[in-house]
Amino acid sequence: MSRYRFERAEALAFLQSLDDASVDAVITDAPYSSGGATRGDRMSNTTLKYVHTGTILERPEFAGDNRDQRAFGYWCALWLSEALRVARAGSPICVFADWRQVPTVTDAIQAGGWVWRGIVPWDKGPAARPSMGRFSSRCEYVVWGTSGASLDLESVGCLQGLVHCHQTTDDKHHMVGKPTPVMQHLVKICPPAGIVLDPFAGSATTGVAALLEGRRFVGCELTEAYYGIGLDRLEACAQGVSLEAYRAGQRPLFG
Amino acid sequence: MSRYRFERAEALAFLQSLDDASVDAVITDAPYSSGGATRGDRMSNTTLKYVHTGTILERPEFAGDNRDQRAFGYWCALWLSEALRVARAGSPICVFADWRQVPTVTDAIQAGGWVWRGIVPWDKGPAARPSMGRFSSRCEYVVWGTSGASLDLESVGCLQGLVHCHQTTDDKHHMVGKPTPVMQHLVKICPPAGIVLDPFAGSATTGVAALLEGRRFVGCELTEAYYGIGLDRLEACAQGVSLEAYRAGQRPLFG
DNA sequence: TGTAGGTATGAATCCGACT
DNA sequence: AAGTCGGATTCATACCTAC
Repeated sequence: MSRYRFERAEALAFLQSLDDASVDAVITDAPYSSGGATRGDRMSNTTLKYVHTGTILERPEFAGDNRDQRAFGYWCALWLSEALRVARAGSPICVFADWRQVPTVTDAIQAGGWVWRGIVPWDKGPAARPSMGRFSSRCEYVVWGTSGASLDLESVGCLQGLVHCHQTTDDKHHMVGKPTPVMQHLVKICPPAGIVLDPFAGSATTGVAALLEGRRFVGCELTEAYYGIGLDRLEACAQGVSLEAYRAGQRPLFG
Repeated sequence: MSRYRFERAEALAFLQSLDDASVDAVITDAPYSSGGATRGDRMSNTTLKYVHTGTILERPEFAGDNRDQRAFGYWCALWLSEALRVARAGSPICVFADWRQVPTVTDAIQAGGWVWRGIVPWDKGPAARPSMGRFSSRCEYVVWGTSGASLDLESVGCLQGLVHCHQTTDDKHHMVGKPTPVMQHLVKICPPAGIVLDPFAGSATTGVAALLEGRRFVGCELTEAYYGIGLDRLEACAQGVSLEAYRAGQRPLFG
């Protein structure tokens, strides 16, 4: 039996298709809808917004990154509340946010019925986005909580509330993808052999991390290109081979 | 002329006594009113609230740490709005918060008329308060912003948006005091030779850091015991001697 | 002065017992 | 019942003591 299940689907619809209390942790990186101050900025070509000037990395656009602040909060509360139903009582949840979205996400997570338990900064290192006369934005944040007040996490040790890891292009399969070591750290909050859910899986880094740490994975991704990359990465990981080796194996050797 | 001014006063009253546009930065650590889910926990003896059970740390209590969430936000907006008047246009502001108060402080800073510009985590190191099955609370947070939209910070270089510093016993003069190196880093956001304001000065670590970094200082503290400690530290720093040496000099050698 | 080993500590949180 | 109280728990590091 496969240790993962990955589908091409819209997040809310996918969540609705899952049974009550059928997963042990939710770990995800929902589209931030951050960046531009004006609606025009947010609606503009999303592909270019995230790439460093001068280096055009060809990555597919991704959907759902153009909501305003209020709509973003409302939409988060919607899927978070559906995720609560799907999660076993006592399950932990981790949601990424940049500094601008932290208050909205902490509100939304609570509006969705989860108990907010803290913030885990992800430190991207000193190189990240220096700018004159201000504090650099070198951190992103993981807002975390649990389903219900009582913790069911005795099986899990004490985890550090800060992750250091700078992003290498090597490990970057999605435009705003998170490094695998960061996800491996977060995944440890899920009880061993438990099921990790990621309804915004992208290139499935959460899933790869879950498999590497001995957890199982359930997730979905809407954008076709990312879904394809994610599927390859998951299968390569499940077979214990590199992505390149796996893909080479998929191609007919003698065309 | 003295490079600092430190008074025993209540914060809001002190702020009201200051002239418009008379300081160049606001850097402060207001009482969090956090820690404790119930009103009783928050209202309980502050001396015991923050220390390990069974060990009594001999430090004076401090005032104003018992507001509920809503009152805390309202009160912050009040003094923040008064601080905005006192700050020159373009001045930066830094306010400490623990994870629980971050959203309230980001709201309050904006309600007070400031432009919110980011979050700077202070990492206390891996030793901080572990507990089973959770991410440790090893960070506190500095919410920062500016007076008005246009930054007037060209005189200041690029500052790191994360501070690592473990609290040492030597450098801890207040029950919840911040390490001097942390404050030295923050104080650099103030233009050189500018005036740093701290209306919740406690043992005046902000002031000491300001002097060490070549800035001037204006502040107040309500609790008498901390006011006394702060005054000694500032004067010792201004004279370029250690706190112990300064205090020894104050005592008559032959009683 | 240096190293090794024991102890104390932390802006905490949980849970059962009690009012 | 909902709210409150108090004891027990967690571990990496700093600090202290002994050699």
